[in-house]
Amino acid sequence: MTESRSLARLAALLADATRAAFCLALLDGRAWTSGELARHAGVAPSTASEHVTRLVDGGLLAEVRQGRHRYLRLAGPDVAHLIEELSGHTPPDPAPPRTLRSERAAVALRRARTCYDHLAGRLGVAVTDAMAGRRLLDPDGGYALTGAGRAWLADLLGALPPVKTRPMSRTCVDWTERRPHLAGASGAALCAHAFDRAWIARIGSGRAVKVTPYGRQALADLLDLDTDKLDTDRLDTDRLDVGGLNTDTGGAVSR
Amino acid sequence: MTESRSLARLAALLADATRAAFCLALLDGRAWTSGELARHAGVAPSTASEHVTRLVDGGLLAEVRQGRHRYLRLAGPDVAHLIEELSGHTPPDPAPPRTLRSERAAVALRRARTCYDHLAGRLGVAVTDAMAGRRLLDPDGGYALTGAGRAWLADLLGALPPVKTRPMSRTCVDWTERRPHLAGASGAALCAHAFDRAWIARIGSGRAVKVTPYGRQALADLLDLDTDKLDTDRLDTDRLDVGGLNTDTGGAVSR
DNA sequence: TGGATCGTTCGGGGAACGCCGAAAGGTCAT
DNA sequence: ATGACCTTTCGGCGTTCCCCGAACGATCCA
Repeated sequence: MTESRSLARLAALLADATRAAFCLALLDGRAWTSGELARHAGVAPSTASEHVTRLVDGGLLAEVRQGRHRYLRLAGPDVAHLIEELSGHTPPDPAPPRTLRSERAAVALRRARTCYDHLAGRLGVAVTDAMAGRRLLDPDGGYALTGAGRAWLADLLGALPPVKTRPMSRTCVDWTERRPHLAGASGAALCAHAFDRAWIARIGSGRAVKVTPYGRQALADLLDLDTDKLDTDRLDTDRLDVGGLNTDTGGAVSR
Repeated sequence: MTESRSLARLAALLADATRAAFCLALLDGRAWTSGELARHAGVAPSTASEHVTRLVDGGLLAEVRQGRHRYLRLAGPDVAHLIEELSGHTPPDPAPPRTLRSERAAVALRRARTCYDHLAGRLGVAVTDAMAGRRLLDPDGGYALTGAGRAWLADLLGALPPVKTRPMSRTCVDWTERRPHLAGASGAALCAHAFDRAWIARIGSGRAVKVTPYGRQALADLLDLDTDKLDTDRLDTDRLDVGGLNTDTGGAVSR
């Protein structure tokens, strides 16, 4: 009974569309200011301030005050995992994007993005599949690193990432693909490495990333991964998503 | 924005203490009637009826109507996983049990219980640790089944459990122990096997289970597991839980 | 057929919640 | 110091939500 109260309290933090929008935005792993969150969600700064305070008090967000700014980030990987998990259980999005702007943004997000600290979208899934195909991950065992995978990762990074509280590798079923991709400490290390080496770079201010020419070559060398195929895949699943409706406009706008 | 709406809608289903109590009760994996849930949560039948309808509509619960009864169960393992995940992020319970009755119940729950379809509590953790110690699970790899683990399980059950949508093995950080234990298809199969062979049996009508003499022997033979030690462990962690306060009453009551 | 049990629907009361605008506190740059 | 900017507090409005009791429909048993 006291148990159900605390569960309800936690869920209530995410049970509001504005707070949920905050958390989803913060899934990019970076720190946003209170005002940025307000504009992003389309509410008054005063409203955002109250929401942010509740999320911090509830332990979901961590804050850093700097001058007149209040920087907010997710409290940790476990919170990010929680949000992802909940998003994964959400019914598929029925509303097609309205404007050309939002359509382009949605396409970029589906193709490649970060999911807190690891890769997601078609790129994340493709990397995970390629690693599984080379026996670096074990698809039957929750996509855990195999012995070969550990060696491969240590060779790539110089050392295996340290494991404190979070698992070394974990799957994250993502929001657009509905397929598992690599998360956990190894997923985060791999993503950080890709940013360091400029294999990937952020597009604008959101979660979307693009593969650089460097990255295209590196991923081909490392995993036989053809990143150009990310577009082909998109067309296939688009066809599935809309169930045969208006494939024309969808295809035309996305060009 | 439409994305945050659906996340909020899902979270709102669990953002009420009564609905949360329903879901936690249903974590025992069995079907409860609407009236049972009402009594369990201490609300009027009419109130429970509305809550149940919302949970079913939201996809969290599945219903089977039989005569004048309405049987409710969690919609699937993924929903159970979600509830467990949320419970795991709940702050530790500060309220000690009041009555002797509830104290005894809490002790039994901590010792051994089911968590939807797999084992949890000290027993679940002990089995998982024993399997990891014998290299049947890989602690560094998200507690995935190793090759030896697959063979061991296939030998025990006659065949490996079929894997459709859920992962073969997965960890579930549980509510009292805060430590991982085996879940997923293999965890469910192992638990079902233990019930079939009468290694374990339910205590009363809740989630608590006890180890039978059969089970005591079988677990010792299979995994060198000394189920009598579950009590010793309990005392140790009790001491940690209460932080040095009233260890006397805690120890005395639990005898 | 009558009575008991289980569930649902409906109306209403009370509380909690989310939102805003106005006003004010800090902080930074000129 | 002055003005621009970011954030917070407060009062108030409207909505939603949770709960109950009463009445009703359905089912099972005697």
